[in-house]
Amino acid sequence: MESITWPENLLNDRKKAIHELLRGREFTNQLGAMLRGPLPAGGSVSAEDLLVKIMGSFRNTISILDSSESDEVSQIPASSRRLDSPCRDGRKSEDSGQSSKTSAFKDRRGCYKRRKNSHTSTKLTPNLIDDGHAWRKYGQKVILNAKHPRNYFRCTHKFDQGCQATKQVQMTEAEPAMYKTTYHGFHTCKNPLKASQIILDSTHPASDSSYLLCFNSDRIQKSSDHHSLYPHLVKQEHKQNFPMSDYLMSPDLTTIDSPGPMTVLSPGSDHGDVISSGVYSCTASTHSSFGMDMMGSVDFDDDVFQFDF
DNA sequence: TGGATTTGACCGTG
DNA sequence: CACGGTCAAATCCA
Repeated sequence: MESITWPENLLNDRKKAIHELLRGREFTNQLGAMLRGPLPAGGSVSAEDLLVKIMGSFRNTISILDSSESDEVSQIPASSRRLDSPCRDGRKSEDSGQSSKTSAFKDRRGCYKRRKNSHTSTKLTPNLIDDGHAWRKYGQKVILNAKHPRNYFRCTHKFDQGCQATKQVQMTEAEPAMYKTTYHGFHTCKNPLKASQIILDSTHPASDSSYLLCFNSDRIQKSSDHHSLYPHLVKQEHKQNFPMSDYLMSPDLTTIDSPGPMTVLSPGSDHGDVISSGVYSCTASTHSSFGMDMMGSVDFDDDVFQFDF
């Protein structure tokens, strides 16, 4: 019988995805136990924490599988294109210890695949802002018909944690000058910031925070009755190309996660949530001392919704 | 000295 | 073939 041989990086991604799913299952079990039984006195983990962890686990898994899929696609033509192709994800061979830092490395140049279907979001800000992630600049390019060069950044944890997030920053020609930041992909690295910190930061207009929003099922909604961290109101300000009757925004738009491109995950059609492209505003209030207002446009692609500010 | 940035070269895509 | 995204050696800097 033939056995499937996985490329090393795909094998690693598969292991990571399985690990993330196992984590998610564990957190779900904990949440289930919390919902069934009496809350443990002085428990250190709240249902809210577990919910965030579960969603983070799903998000990481999706990101891993998403990047694996594109890697797999890009490797097929690469391997058939050139035998002994040195292309390898992560460029780990830098520490191969060999002194072949000349031709072998030059052969590796251009071994990438342009992102065609990765998730992107674009933001326009009056100044350069800190979005809470560690970025490392890896390139700068003069763009045709653009007055200012475009700067390319990748996540600092690209190699140590395999984070595939990148962003491009370009100053616009408009007056006053604005910075257009385009994010590609999701952060799969561990973020040092806590959700609460990000929310607090978001009260500042210049903050570059963005959030992962998820629509809850009824079950999770019940579980959050006594933990109302969630935004409680989502309304559509105006729509593009859709009549008002075409949409219904679920009021239980929830959960806040790491900074980066804002993404809204739908729970599936059986929950009756229908979302249309358009511009939405979102007001979030909590039992704690802060609240936030957000507004942006929603683009949807299958079950993943991109929320651009 | 190690990590970050700069910058010219390389290469895939349209 | 032009353009844009990425690579990687050289350079900078704390």
